[in-house]
Parts: sequence; structure tokens; C-alpha cells
Amino acid sequence: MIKILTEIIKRQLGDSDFDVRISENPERGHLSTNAAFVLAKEKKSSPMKIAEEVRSHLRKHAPTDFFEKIEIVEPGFVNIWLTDSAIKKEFRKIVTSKKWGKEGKKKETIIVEYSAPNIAKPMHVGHLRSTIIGDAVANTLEFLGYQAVRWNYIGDWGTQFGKLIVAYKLWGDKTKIKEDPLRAFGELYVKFHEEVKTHPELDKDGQEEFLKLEKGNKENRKLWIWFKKASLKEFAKVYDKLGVRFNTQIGESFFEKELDATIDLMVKAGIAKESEGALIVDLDDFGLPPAMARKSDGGTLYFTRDIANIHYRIKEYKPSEILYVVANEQTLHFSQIFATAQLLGFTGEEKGVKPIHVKFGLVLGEEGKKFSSREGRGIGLDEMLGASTDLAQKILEARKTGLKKKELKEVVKAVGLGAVKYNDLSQNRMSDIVFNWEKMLSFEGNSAPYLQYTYARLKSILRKAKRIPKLDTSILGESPDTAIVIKLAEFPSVLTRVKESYMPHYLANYLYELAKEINSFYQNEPVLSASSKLRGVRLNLVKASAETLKTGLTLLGIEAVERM
RNA sequence: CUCCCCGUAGUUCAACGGAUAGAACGAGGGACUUCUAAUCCCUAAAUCGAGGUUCGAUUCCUCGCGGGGAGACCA
Repeated sequence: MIKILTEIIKRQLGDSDFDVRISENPERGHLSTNAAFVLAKEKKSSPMKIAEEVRSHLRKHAPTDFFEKIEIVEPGFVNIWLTDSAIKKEFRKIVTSKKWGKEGKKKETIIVEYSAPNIAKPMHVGHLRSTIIGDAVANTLEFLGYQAVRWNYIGDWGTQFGKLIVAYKLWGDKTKIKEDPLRAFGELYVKFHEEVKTHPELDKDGQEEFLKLEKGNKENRKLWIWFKKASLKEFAKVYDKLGVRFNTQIGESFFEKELDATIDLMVKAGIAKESEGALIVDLDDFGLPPAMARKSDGGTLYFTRDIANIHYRIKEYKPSEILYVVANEQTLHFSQIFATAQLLGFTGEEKGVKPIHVKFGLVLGEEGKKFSSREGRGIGLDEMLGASTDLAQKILEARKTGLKKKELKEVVKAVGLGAVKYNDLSQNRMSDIVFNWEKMLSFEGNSAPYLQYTYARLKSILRKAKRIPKLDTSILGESPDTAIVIKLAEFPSVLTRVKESYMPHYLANYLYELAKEINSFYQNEPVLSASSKLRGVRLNLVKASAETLKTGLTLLGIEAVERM
């Protein structure tokens, strides 16, 4: 409905960045738009005049019997009242659609790189952000019909492995690694960086060991394979717990063979030059510091591999967009990658590929400082999930839900995990998150358990109703009922917004608003005991709301539970 | 020194250039014989500062201030 009106205005008056939204106040109708202001600025005309045009175009091109009233308010707002019949029709559309908001298959492929842990370091809350944001983005893209390539770009190459090899040779403990590889690697990593402070020559040793690894040294190669295998196994467990999946886990090492060719490409294109023994790409024209493609000892860097990577991705998948769901701190790196890719002719207007850094703020410790894996600080994922599920367990047991053991376990898992995910996804991804146990473990108010609880309550009503009658809108109730229909009608445009901005918190916020409205609704308006016709309408309303909540939660990677 | 992100109730966050700046937690008050009180209803409480652009600025621009991050041989 919102999309239809937006389309009409766009077709008649121009494709600009205005919006049609639900009015905040019933005095301003059901819907309102700022189109007149936006278009007036472009056409250098007066908003009031354009508003008149908007009104007449809407009247002419919308389905018949759609508007009750279209009002123009100084200095150019357009407020729309829909007819009962238009609202009923929309309601019918929502109820009869197989999955409300889902769109048909599209041809575009979009690569989403997310999670991307380093095998020499344990995952921490920072990786968690990338993983859940990326997962939510990829889910939404697929729901909207795009081909999403879920890519876990494993950090399995680079000087860090030289360092790890040095550390292992000096202090490594085989049995410890076998017991808990990620913890053991983490400890070695921390130890190395501690020792470097007093023995700076270790850094050089690390670089040498990495160079040996790059050149194919057998012993280092063997160690590296062992480290990688052990880590991947642990990662798989984590992803399983999180309920996250990928299409590919191709990591940095995959591009090892292509690095010479990539460097060649840069040299031939005339964008790489020698400097102090290293090879650098000058990016002055982009206002960026130069990027290093090859170290003075001949070793390669993250930058080199990412260039090879973007080249490969474009050739292999012909994507329309490549999303890098990576923390804010790497902004400079991606600016350099994107600039270089453009210089090499991989991307650009006419190529049809848009690389996008979907960046997000850091997770800061409770004291507001960065978690540093070099110093071994930070909160582990297990610790977080553990605390969260423990609390869910405690609350559920106290509630005497009568759930069977097996079901209880599943609900505990869904609630515990959901709370952690939602805590992250409900916030604008740009801002830093100050890690806060109290907030993360808040199962009230704006939280995943609130949404899950709302869903469970709605399902409970539906269960008690036994049968959901076919929708008969002849008496769609007044304001509280129609307000919810209109809220449901907003869902598709929310998804569009998530796609355009890659901000899943718009969806989280929408679900919260919807849940609040429907909660308030059934608190005040009887469903089961309403007169038979109204009961039918309301049951359908409850059903549609429940389904939309479930769809939205699923897109966020959060499970909806039937009872809790 | 340069660049990037952020700055909104006591706290943690919303507000896609729009109309009266919304929530949650916390504080105070109220609602379970009635579809699960992880709920609902009510009250108090905020835009870092100074300029500018605009019919209209929390939002855009400039300059400050404060916090976080990044700045060639890590990723």
C-alpha cells in the first residue's frame, strides 16, 4: 500500500528521496508524505503547488475508492485518509499472502562478507557483532529475493601466523592445544605480545617465520594446517550455537597463489611503485595515505590479499554489490581497497559492482575502552551466552510454564540467544556499544524476550480459538483494529529500508513497535469473547501479527517460540 | 598532526531534512475472579557549544569541546 502510493508519486513527479509513512497523529490521517517538499526543492517550485499536484495524481492513479480524504496542510504536508474499503483490501492482502513481505527471486547476486574470525585469535564480542549483523542482512536480502552469498572470510594467512609459530616453538603445549585450541592460541598470542615488549627482536622472528611459510617451508606449513583445522572445528561449534550458516568459508590463504599476479596487475597498471624497498600504491588522488602491497622482505599483506579477493569475487560471481560487514576501525583499509579496485578498473560506474563497507562501532568494555585481544581482555562468547541462558532458565523455571523438559531446553536456548542478538541488532550499527551485562540480560521492555513473549501470547489465543475463520471484513472494527492493519501494511517498506541502508535495527525497532501495539490491543480488546464477526476479524488480525513478528524475528536470526 | 565514527532524559538507546524529540531500564502511582503480569495504563525527566544553509535542523555545512578508533612493513 505504502509502496503503491510511493510509486505513483515517483512515476508522475520524479524519483526522489521522499517518503510516505504512517501518520503519528490521527489528526493527520492514516498516512502522510513529505513528497511535496522534496519535489518542490528539485523543481524550484512552491511546496503548496506541488502538494496539489501530488493530490491530483494520487486521486487519478490510485485504485478507485481508495481515499477518504487527502488534505494539504501548510507549508506543504499531504495527509491521507484511506477508505474502509482500501484498508479492508490491504488487510485481505496481508492475510492471504503466503508470507507477508516476501519478494520473488531476483537476478542480482550480493556477496555478504561477515564474521571473518582470525584463526590465531579466539572470537570475542566484536566478532559476534559482525556475525549477527551480517547474518541479519543476508537473511533480509534473501527474503527480498536477492541471491546472497554468505561468505565467512577466514583470517588464515599473514604475519600473525609467523608470530604464532614463533610462540608455539618457544612456549607451545601440544596437549593444551588439543584440549582447547582457541584458548591455547589466545594465550600464546597474549604471551607473544607481552614478550615483544622486552624482546623486540621477536617481531622480526615472526615476520621471518611467516615468510618461510609463504615460501612453502614444510614444518611451518604443517603447523599452519594443524592450527587452522583445530580452529575451524571450534568455529563450527560457535556458529552452530549461534544458528548462523555460510555458503563459503574461503579464507585469505586461498588467494596466496594469485598474489604475484595481483601485484603484477598493479605494476602493469602503473599504480604501484617502489618505496624504501617495499611496493606501495599511491592513493593521493583519493586523499588517502599510500597502501602497501608488498613488504620490503617480499612478504605480502592483508591489503594485497583483499585486492586479489575482490578481483576473484567479481569474476566468479558477477555481484551487483559486495558488502563487507567489518568494524569501523578498518575504514581506512577498505577505502584503500575500494580506491585501488577502481584504479584497476574492477569497479566503477559502468561495471555495475558496488563494494560497500558495512561498518559498525566497536564493542567497548564496561569502562568504555576497547577490548584488546593482544592484552587478552574481552568477554568470550561462551561467557555471554552462558549468562544469558542461565537467566532464561531461572526465569522460565520460576514461571511454572508446564513445558516439557525438552521443550523447555529449546525455549531457554531461543530466549538466551535471542536476548544477546537483539541487544546488538536493535541498535544503530554505527555507534559503539558499551558492553553492559545489565542491559544485555534485560528480558523486559525493548528486548527479544518481549517480542518472543508477545508472539507466544498471540499463538496461545490462536490455539484456544481452535479454528481461524476465513476473513470476513464486513465489520472490521474501528480504530484499534485498523491501526494494526496499517502497522502491518508498513512491514514491506521497512524491509526495503533495511536493504537500502543495511541497518537491521530498523527492522528490530519496527517489530518492537508492532509488538507494543498488538500487546496493548489484546490487553484492552477481547478477541475470543468478541461477537462472532468481530472475533473472526480479530483472530485474523492476531494471526497476521503473529506471523509478521515471526518472520521479522527469523530475519534477525532470532527464533520465535510457541510457548514461554 | 591528519582522517573516520559517535555526542539526545539519571542510565542504555530511537527519531529515513518535517508537524508535539520517542522508548526501555531506573524513580513515583495504578491494573491479575477475565485470551500467560517477561504484560498493560498514568506521572516526572533530554538534543555538548557557537555560527551558517533551509519555509522547517537532533539530522546537512563550518569552527570549537568531549569520547572512541585508525594512520606503510599486524589483521
